[in-house]
Amino acid sequence: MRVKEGNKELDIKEAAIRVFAESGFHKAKIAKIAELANVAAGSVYLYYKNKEDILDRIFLDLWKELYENTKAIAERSDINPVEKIEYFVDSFFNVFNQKPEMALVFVHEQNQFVKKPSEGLIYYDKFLAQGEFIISQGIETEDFSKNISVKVLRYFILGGVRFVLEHWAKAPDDYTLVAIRENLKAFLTKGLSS
Amino acid sequence: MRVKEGNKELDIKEAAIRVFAESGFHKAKIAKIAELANVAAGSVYLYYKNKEDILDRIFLDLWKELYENTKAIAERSDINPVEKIEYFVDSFFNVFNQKPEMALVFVHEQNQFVKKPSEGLIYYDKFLAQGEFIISQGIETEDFSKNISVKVLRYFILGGVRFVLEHWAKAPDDYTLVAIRENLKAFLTKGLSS
Amino acid sequence: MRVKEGNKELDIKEAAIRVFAESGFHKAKIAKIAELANVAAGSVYLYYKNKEDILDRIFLDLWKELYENTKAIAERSDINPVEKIEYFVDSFFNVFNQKPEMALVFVHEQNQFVKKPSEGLIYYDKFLAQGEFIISQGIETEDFSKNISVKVLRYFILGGVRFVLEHWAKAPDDYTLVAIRENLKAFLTKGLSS
Amino acid sequence: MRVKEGNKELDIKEAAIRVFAESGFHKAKIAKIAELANVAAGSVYLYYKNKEDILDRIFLDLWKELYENTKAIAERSDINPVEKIEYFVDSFFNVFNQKPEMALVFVHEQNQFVKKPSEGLIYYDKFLAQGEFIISQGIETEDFSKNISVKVLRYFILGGVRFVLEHWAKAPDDYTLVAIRENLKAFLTKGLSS
DNA sequence: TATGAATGAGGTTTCATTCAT
DNA sequence: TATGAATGAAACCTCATTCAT
Repeated sequence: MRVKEGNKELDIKEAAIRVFAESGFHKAKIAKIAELANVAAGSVYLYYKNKEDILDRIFLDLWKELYENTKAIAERSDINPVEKIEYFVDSFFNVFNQKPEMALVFVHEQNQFVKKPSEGLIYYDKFLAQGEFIISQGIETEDFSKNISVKVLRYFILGGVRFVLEHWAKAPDDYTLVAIRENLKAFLTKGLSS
Repeated sequence: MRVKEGNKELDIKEAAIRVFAESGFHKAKIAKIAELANVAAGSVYLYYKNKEDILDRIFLDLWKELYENTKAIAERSDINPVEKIEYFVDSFFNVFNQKPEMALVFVHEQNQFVKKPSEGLIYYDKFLAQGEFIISQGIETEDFSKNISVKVLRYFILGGVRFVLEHWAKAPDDYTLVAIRENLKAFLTKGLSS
Repeated sequence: MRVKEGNKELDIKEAAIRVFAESGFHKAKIAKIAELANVAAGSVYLYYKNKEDILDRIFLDLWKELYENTKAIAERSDINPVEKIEYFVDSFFNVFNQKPEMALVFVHEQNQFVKKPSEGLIYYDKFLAQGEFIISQGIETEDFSKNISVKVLRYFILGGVRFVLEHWAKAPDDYTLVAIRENLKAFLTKGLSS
Repeated sequence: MRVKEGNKELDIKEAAIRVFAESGFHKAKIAKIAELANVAAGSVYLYYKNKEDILDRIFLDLWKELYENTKAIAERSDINPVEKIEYFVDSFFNVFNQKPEMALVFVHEQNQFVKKPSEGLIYYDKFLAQGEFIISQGIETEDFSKNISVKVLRYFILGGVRFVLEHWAKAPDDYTLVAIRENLKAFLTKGLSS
C-alpha cells in the first residue's frame, strides 16, 4: 500500500478518471474510486461535494489546460491560419497523449458535463471560441473558403476528434496518436481551404 | 379477448426515444416511458425483455434503416465517388430529418450500444463498411488522396457528424439540417480530394 | 395437442399438481399451469377462484379420498388393532402409489394447507381422528402400550410417513413403496406394542 | 467512525427466524426483518448477501450445532445403541427447547434448504450419517432388528420428529417437549428392537 | 482530517388477476 | 365458455451520502 502522504484530493481525482473511463459515470461506484485512491469512502466527501463534483473538477482541469495551451496560438501573428490549425490540433492531442483514460472520460461524459453551468464550462466555451476565431481569421485572409459555416465546422471537428480519440483510447495499438493527428491536419486544412 | 389496438410496441419505442433523449438511458425511468406511451408499466415487459432491450431495438431500427438506405449507393456505377459521398451524407441526415430526438439518443447512447453484441450492431458494422468502401473506391479512382487513412477518417467523419447532429437536435432552429449537410459535403469532398 | 373435449377443471388441477410438485406453491406460475393444461391463463379463473383455491381443492381431493378409503377399516370388528394399523398404512400409501407428484405436493404444501379453514381440512381432521381411534382401541385391548401419547404418536407417524414419501417421490427407484410400507408397518406395530 | 455496537448480524438473524417462522421464507419481507432487528433495511445487506443467505446461515447454525452436539454420542463405547438413540433424541430436542420459532423455520424451510449445496448441508448430511451409524451399530450388536431398512428409518424418524416439533411449536402448551421426547424414545427403541 | 458502518430512497421487474372481445 | 393482452401492486437490492467516533 502506498504511503498516504501526498495529495488525497488528487489521488481521488485520478482514481475517478480510471473508474469513470472503465464504467462510465453512472455505473461508477464511489466505493471503487475510494479503494483505488487508498482512501475511505467517506473521505471522498471531505474533498468533493458529491459524485458529480468530481466529474466537474475533472473537466475543469481538462478544459482549463486545453484553453491555456491553445490561447497563445490564436494570438500569434508570425504564423498563418493553416499553421495555427495545425498547432491547435497538436495541442489538443498532446493533452491526451499519455492519458488514454482521460480521453474516454472526455468522450463519454462530455454530454453530462455540458448540461449544467460550471466553471469548467467557461473554459470549454473559450476553447471553442478560439478554434472558431482561427477559422474566421483564415476566412478573412482567404486561406479558408468563405462558404463554410464556422459554427457547423467547429462542432464537426471537435466531434470527429472525440470519436477518433475514443477508438484510439480503446485500442491504442491500432494506430498512433501521431499518425491520427497528421491525417486529421491534412484533411482539415484541405477541407477548409478556399 | 382484449385485442391489440393501435401499436403499443411502437408507442413504447417512441416514448422511450423521447425519454432517453431527455434523460439519457441510465436516468430514464420505465414508469415515465410507460406514461408517455399511455400504457401500464408492466405492459412494457410484454413487448420488450427489459430496459436495455428497448434501446437495442431502437438502434436496430436506426442502423438497419441507415444500412438499407445507403447500400444501393455504394454499388452504383453511374456516379463517381465524390457524388457517392454526397448521397451517403444525404441519406444519413435524412434519417434524422424529422426526428431530432432520435439524433440525441444516437449521440448519447451509441457507446452503450456498441459495447455488446446485438443484431443492430451487425447493421452498424455494415454501414461503416460501406462508407469505408466508397472512400477506398475514390482512392483507387484517384478522386481521393491516397495519403488518407480510411480507418481514421471513417471514425472522424462519423464522430463529427454525431456531434453536429447533437447540437442541431438541442437547438434545431440555429441551423437547418440542410445547411449542415451542404457544409459537410463540401468540406468532406475537399478534405478527401487528392 | 390433445383435443380439448374433456374436463378442463381436472386438466388444470392435474397440471397444477405437476407444477406445484416441481416448483412449490409460491414459485409456481399460473401461466405454466395453464400451458400444461392446454388452456389460456385467464381460463384458470373460470374454474378456480385463485391460485390458492387450486391448492385447496387438490388437498380436498386427497384427504377426502384418504378419509373414505380408511373409514371402513376403523369400524371393522373382524380384525384386531394391529391389523387395522397395517391396513391403514396400506391405504395411505396406495393413494400415492402411482402419483409421486401428489406426494411432493402433500409434503411441501401441507403446512400452507393447514393454516386456514377449508373443506379439505375437515377430512384431514377426520382422517387423523381415525388413526387416533385405532390406536386408542389397541390400547384398550392391550395390544398397544398404555404409556404412549396418542396425540404425539399420530403426528409422529404422519410426519414420518410424509418425509419418507418425499424421498421416495424424488427418487422412486431407490426403494419401492412396497418395501417402505412393510418396513414401516413392522416398525410401527413393534413400537406401539405393549 | 461509527462503530459496530451490539451485534447487528445476530439481531438480524434472530429477527429473520421470527419472521420466517411467522410467514414462511417466500412471504417474509426484508423490511419486516429489518424493523424487528431495529436496523435500516439496507443494513441487512451489510451482513448478508441476500435474503436466501440469511436462511442459509440460520440452517448452518442449526445443523452445525446439532452435528457437534451429537458426534460424541455416536463414538462412545460405554453405552449401548439403545442408550445412544435416547441421547441422540435428547440432543436433538434440546436445541429447540427454548426456540419454538427455530423449530418452525426448520420444519417449513428445510426443503428449500436441502435443494442447493451450502456449508450447512454438509453438517446436515453428517448429522444424518451419525443417526444411521448408531442404528447400524445396534443392528450389529443385535440390539436392533436386522430386518429394518436404515435408509427408510432415518427419514421416517427425522420426518416424524419434524412434524411433532411443528405442532409443539405452534401450541407449546399442549404438551411439553420433555413429554414428547420420552414418548418418542420409548416408541423408537421398541420399534427398532429385535 | 479520517473512517466505514449505517442509512433509506428509489427503480426494475414479476406475475396474479381482470376484462374487453 | 374462452381468450390473452393489459394491468399495477409489491419488494428486493443498490449505492450515494451521512455521521458518530
